[in-house]
Amino acid sequence: MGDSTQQLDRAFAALADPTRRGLVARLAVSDATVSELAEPYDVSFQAISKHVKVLQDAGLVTRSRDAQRRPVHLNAEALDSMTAWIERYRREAEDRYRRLDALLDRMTDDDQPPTQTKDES
Amino acid sequence: MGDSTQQLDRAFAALADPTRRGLVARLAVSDATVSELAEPYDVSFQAISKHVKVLQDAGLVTRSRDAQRRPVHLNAEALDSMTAWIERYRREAEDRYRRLDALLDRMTDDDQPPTQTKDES
DNA sequence: CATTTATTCAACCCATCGGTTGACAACGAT
DNA sequence: ATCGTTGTCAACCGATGGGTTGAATAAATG
Repeated sequence: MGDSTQQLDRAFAALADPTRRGLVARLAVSDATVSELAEPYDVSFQAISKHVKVLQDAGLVTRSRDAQRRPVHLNAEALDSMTAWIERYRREAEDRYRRLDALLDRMTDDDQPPTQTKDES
Repeated sequence: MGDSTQQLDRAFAALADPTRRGLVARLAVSDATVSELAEPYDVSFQAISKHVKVLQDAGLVTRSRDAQRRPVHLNAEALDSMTAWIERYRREAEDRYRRLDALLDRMTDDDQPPTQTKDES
C-alpha cells in the first residue's frame, strides 16, 4: 500500500473539520497569510496556524515565502485526487443500480428469465 | 448554518479511515452484511460493526432488514454532496488561476496596464 | 424451550485531536 | 542593536477515535 492511501487519509481528515473547510473556502478566493486567515475566527492565532499545518501535511495547501510573510496557497490538484476517489465508487454503484433497474424492467415487461451479462458473476 | 455542516463533518471523517474507504469500495460492488464485510479484515467483527455505524451516521450507507441479516447499502447521494462541496472550491480556485494567467499573458504581450474585469474587485 | 446465527451494546485502553498559553525564531524597520 | 511583526514550537488538557473483550439482543431453527 503506497502512501497515496495516507495522503487520502490526511486529506479527508483535513476536510472533516468545519474550520479547515472554511479556510479552504477562503483560500479559493485568494492566497492569504495565517494572520489574515485567523482574523474572522474566534480562536487563537496558533490554533489557525495548526489548522494550516494540517492542510499542508494533507497536501491541500502549499506555502511560499515573501519577507516575513508565508502566504498559504490552495492546491487544487489535491482536491482532484479526492473527487477522483469518490467519483470512482459513486459511478460504480450507480452503474450497478442502473443495471438492476434494467433487469427489473425486463422481468416485469415479460416473464422471461434475464440473460446473464458478463458483469454479474 | 444547518446540520449540513455536521453531515459533511461526519462524511469526510468517515472516509478519512482506510478501512472505511475499503468498505465503501466493497459496497460499490454490491450490498453486504457486516459479517461479509468483516471477512477480509484482520480486526474483530465488532470493530467492523462500529465502522459501519460510523458510515451510517455519516449518511454514507443505509441498512435494511432481512431476517437476522442487516444488509448494508451504499448511498451514492451522500457521495454526491461531498464532491459538490469539493468541486465548488476547486473550480473557484482554478477559475482564479485562469484569470491570473490571462492577466500575466496580457502584461507580457505588451506593457499596457491590464483592463479591470467585473470579477476582480 | 434451547440453540445457533447475526449483530449490537458496554466498558475499557491508549493514541490522536483541537484548543489553550508561553516561549522561541525569522525577518523588516527604526 | 532593538523593536514589532509574523509565525512556529512545546507542553499541557479534555474530548474523541479505533481497537479490544465480554455480555446482551433479535430472529430463524431444532
